[in-house]
Amino acid sequence: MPELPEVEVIKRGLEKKIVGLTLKEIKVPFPHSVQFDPHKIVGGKVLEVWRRAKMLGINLSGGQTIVFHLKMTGQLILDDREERVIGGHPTPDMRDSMPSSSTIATFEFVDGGKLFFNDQRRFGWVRLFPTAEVEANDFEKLGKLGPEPLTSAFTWQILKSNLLHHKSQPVKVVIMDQSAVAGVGNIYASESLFVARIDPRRKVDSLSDEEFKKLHRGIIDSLQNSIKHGGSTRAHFVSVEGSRGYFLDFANVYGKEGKKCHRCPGKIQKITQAGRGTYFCSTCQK
DNA sequence: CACTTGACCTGTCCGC
DNA sequence: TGCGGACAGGTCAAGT
Repeated sequence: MPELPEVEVIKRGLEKKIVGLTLKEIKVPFPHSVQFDPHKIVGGKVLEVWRRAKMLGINLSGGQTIVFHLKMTGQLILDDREERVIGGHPTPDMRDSMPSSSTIATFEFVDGGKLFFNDQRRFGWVRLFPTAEVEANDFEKLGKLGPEPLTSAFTWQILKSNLLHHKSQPVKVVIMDQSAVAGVGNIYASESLFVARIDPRRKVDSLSDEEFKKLHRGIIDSLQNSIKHGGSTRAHFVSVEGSRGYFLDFANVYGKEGKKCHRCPGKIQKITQAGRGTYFCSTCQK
C-alpha cells in the first residue's frame, strides 16, 4: 500500500498525537512480523516520529527506536480514547481498521490510547534499533536508500546519475528502485512519468537532460499533490485517524485503464513491467 | 552481470 | 451461487 505520501500522512498524524506518551503494554498476536522482544520498550516515552523512504520510526526515551515497514497492506491506526469518547461512533472506515484478525501488534499507552499495527497480507514488519545506530549515515541500516525527493538533496542531476546506474532498464522500473530515489512506488512512478510526458518504456539512457529535469519535477509534484489530498487509497490505506486518502480521485493515469486521457485525445493503457502494472498515455507520453 | 520470476500472505473481483 | 484464477500499494532471493 503505502508509498512516500501515505507514510508521510501517517507520520504527521501520529506525531501530533503520541509524542510525549509512555508505552504501557505491547500485545503481539503475530510475532513473526515483530522482530524484537516487546518487553524491551515498556516504559519508553515517545520523543519523536520520523519517516525515511517508506519506513516510519518512533524514537523512544532510553535510546531505542521502533521502525515500521507497512509493505502492501500495513496500517497504523490510533485509537485515541479521548477522541472516541468525544467523537462518538467510529467512522465506517475505522470499523474495518480497528483490531481484527489482521492486527499484528497493539501498542498501549499509559493514558489508555492504543496504536494498532494491522496488516492483512502480513508482509510488513516492525523492528527495534538503537536510535543512534538507525539514524547514523543517512539510515544505512535500513538499506541502500536514495535521496528524499521532498528535500533539497534531491536535484535533477542526482536523479539522473542515480537512474543511470541501470541505463538499459525501462525508466519506470528504475524510478521504483529505492536506492535511486527513496519512497516512490508503483502509483507515483506512473503518475510522475505522466506529468513529465515520458513513455515509461523508454530506456534510462535515452532520456535527455531536459527530460530528467521534467521527471524530477514530476516526481516532486505528484508526491506533494498526493500528500495534499491525504494520500492514495486503493483498498487499504487509512490515516492514523482511520480516514481514507483521496489522491486516486485526482490521479492522472493510475488505475485509469481505458479512460480518456484528460490532456490529449488518447486513451490510458495498462502494461506490465517487471511484473507490476504500469499506466500511461501512449499518445502524449513520448 | 542484467533482468525476470517467484515467494512471502490474504482478500477481492471477474469470468465461466 | 460457487469456484478458479488473476491481481493488489513492496521487497528479497533465486533463477535464466
